[in-house]
Amino acid sequence: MLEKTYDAAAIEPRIAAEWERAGAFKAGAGAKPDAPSFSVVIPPPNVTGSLHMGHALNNTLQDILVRYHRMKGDAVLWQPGTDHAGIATQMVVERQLMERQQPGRRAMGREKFLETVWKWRDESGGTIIRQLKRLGASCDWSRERFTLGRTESDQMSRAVIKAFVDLHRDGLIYRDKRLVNWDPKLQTAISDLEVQQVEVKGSLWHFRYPIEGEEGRFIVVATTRPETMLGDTAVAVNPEDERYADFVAAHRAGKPVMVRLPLVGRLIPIVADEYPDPEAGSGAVKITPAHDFNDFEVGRRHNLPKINLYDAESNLVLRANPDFLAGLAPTPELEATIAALDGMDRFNARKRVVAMLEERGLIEKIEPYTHTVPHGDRSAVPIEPFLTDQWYVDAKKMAVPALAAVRDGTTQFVPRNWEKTYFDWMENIQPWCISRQLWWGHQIPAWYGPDGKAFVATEAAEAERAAAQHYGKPTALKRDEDVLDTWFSSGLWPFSTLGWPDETPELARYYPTATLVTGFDIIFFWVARMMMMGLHFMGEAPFSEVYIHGIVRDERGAKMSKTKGNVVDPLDLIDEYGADALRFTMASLATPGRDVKPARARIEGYRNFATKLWQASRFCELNECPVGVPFEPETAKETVNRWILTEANRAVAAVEAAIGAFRFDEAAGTAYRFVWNTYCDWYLELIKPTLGGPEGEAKTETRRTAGWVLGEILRLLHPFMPFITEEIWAKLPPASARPLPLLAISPWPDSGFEDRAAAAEINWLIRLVEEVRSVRAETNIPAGAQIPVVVSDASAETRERLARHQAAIARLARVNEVQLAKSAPSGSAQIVIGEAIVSIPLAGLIDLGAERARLAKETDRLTKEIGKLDAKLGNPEFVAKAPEEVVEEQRERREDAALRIDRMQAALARLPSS
RNA sequence: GCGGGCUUAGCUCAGUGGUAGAGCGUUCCCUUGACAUGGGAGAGGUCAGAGGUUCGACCCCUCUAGCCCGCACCA
Repeated sequence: MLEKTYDAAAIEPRIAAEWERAGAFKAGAGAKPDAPSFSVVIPPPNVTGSLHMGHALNNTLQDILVRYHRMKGDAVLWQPGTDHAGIATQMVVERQLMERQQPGRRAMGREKFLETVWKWRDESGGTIIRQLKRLGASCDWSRERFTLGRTESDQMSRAVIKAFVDLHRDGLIYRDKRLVNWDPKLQTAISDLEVQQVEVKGSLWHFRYPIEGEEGRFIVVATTRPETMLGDTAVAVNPEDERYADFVAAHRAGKPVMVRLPLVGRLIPIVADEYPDPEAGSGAVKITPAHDFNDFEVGRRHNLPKINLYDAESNLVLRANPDFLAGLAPTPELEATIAALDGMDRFNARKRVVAMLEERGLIEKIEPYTHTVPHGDRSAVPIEPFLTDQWYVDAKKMAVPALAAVRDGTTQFVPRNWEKTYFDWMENIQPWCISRQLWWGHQIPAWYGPDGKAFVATEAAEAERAAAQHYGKPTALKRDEDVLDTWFSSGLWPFSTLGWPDETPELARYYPTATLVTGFDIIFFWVARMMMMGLHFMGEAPFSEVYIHGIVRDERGAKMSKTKGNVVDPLDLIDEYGADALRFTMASLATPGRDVKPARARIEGYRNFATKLWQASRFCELNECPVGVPFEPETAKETVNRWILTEANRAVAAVEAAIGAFRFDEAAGTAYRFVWNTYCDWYLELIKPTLGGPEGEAKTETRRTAGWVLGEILRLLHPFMPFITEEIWAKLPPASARPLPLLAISPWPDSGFEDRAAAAEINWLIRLVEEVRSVRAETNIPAGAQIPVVVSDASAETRERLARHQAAIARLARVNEVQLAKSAPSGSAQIVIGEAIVSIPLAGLIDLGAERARLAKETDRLTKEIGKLDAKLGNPEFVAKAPEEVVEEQRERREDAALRIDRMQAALARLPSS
């Protein structure tokens, strides 16, 4: 016997354990022979992470798809795992070391540090996996993968090494000295995508740079980063800029005008270049090629020296910096500058440089200035463009097939608009910097000879062989210390998790995957890279569909963030309302192209829905309705039963269509309405008289129908609410007699049953009951009072229906007597149902004033409608141009309205005047 | 600056070239044997504004206003 109420907290863990014990989620579990495969790779959550609302949404949607396909009998694999998250993980462990006052990473050394990180991962890395299980995610947990292998011979590491080596061999990975986004706090390069533009209120400093040989003449340059002036190697002006025509001419003549760089004394040229915007500021720009991306390009065009001013922590290096000192006379000014600034960090250096220029009267003005400054997304400190050697992927080449696959529809974005975002990025893609100056990650498989030549190989021995050949003798090599960007390994996820580079049966069966479900925030980070890698290594795009869902926001629409303190923990919601309620909420809110704002009231509503389902199940149990046993809908004779069987089939078809179109909201809504508004509100109410009546064929059939439809409901809802449905399935008799013990691997409903006549009849009945109830309420008939009704003008069909459903009408409309009459009795409230009139005689029950008001209101509404319809039908163009059936429909509606008005008027006339 | 999205009931959101819908909230009634985490009945909307296309526009097009989100960016 089901408990009086559903206790999610007690039941969910038990159900989860049963799924696990039965291996219900193992790849291919429950699949029909020769079934098509349906595989999904989880967007691997960060090992350092814990479940947030975004994960709850993302994984709910995946689970709905996966459970649905599993029930359809497909060979399903939902591949789980986590991401080693290089920077984030290393930060977590370093912070922990600091808190415990243990030696830091560098003091500890690489090997020891990595041991510590692995230890941390083994202890804490499983958190999010456990949380996903609480959500009900039906991944094949036995296949859990991690983007980083414990040793380089582990398959996940072999995959990365092979990918690197192959791409290098194919010329798609190369080493280059370029400006990178340098994070001075984490002391590593990061990719463009890991840079966040932050609006900062700063200043714009205008400096006077003295023109050499023209005493008292200056050129004014403006900058937001004064400290970089130490590395200036030119001033640029636009060739079109009239103000600087003489400088431009000098430059063109090959004898550029020189500027004496203050504080440093370096002579630097004024060059003409398209880059400066004559409209902006003074039109002259100081050029620091080693510390600015635009200046780097200008420097390249004019062959300017690049003076790197910083060490890895962005402290100024002046005295021990040959590039800086090159060509400088050892003046007292230079010495003073070095003494004042050498070793200083960039922020203090800025203040000091400004002060020093101020003293010399070289500051024209300082304007308050708001601009965007790039920050590291992990460290939150300003990024410093920094000149270093790094490894790059030639993303532009790899993007070509990745673009084509989406263009030709091999891979489709849902909603389609996201294609544009994907195209825009892919078409303007920059070289992808993949080396990171970290320890936690895949160490780059490159070894350097004494002259710096790189040998890329899958292992040291191979590199050494290549080196021996190259140098003509065995040569000691040094391995690259850096590791690869985590996304490099994530890009291989759809096939590395299936065993690649080994040729496994899983790889053959489950690649390419079917659908990728993810948020738009990682289209670039992850989706694009998987497309590139998948096409390159597997020759096929990794998925046929990419379903992009929205971002979860708080109830007011703000993005959830720890700093705002508006983060809602999905685990709290699960504790409070149950995982099923949270999941159903997520599904209901997952409308395409829209962000998700889960309101507590909404979750509560779906918790109530779970309760409703539970109560309906108790009802079936109490009434001995068998669930999950074979039943042929065609054998049903009772109209209500044929009706609910029809409606159930329609609901299943609608849910199926919605899931197929990724309309999770519609799927959830359809299921919700069918269960609550059709099955509970009407079907169970309609069959109560039968179930409470004498034993017999009708009662037996009704029990079996009610139980069978409940079974269909459990299956229908299972992808959305797996726990409660599984629990009811397990508890309701005859549970032990079923061939398949678990709902999770039971077949998806598919009756195909349809009886339109039965549907029409019951819909008539429902309308009758609703109308009577409505009149009762509006004319203030006491809710408990039993009333008689008189039906006039009834057709034979209506009379039959009345007889067939007398018990239901009596119960649902509180009608104690149905009389048939030739005409409506006077002094009664009247309802028009089709051709018939249902009258509720006064008998002192009806509030006459209320009834008059009701009729007047209804008449008014109908009159307005007729007015509108007449205007339409009176328009000759409408009649001429609108489709036949539309015109016909309007005519019918007009006739119907006119008929109803007549009846209302007649009823009004029959009311006694007070 | 470029691109995308949004504006429909008090709130959160569906929606279709031809009667404007749901959930929550709200009002009234109901301790009826599955369920008060419930049942029944209501109220509530110039579909942001202005033009255009059309027989007909909430829907298609243009503009305007407001809000949101990406991407890029000026020293």
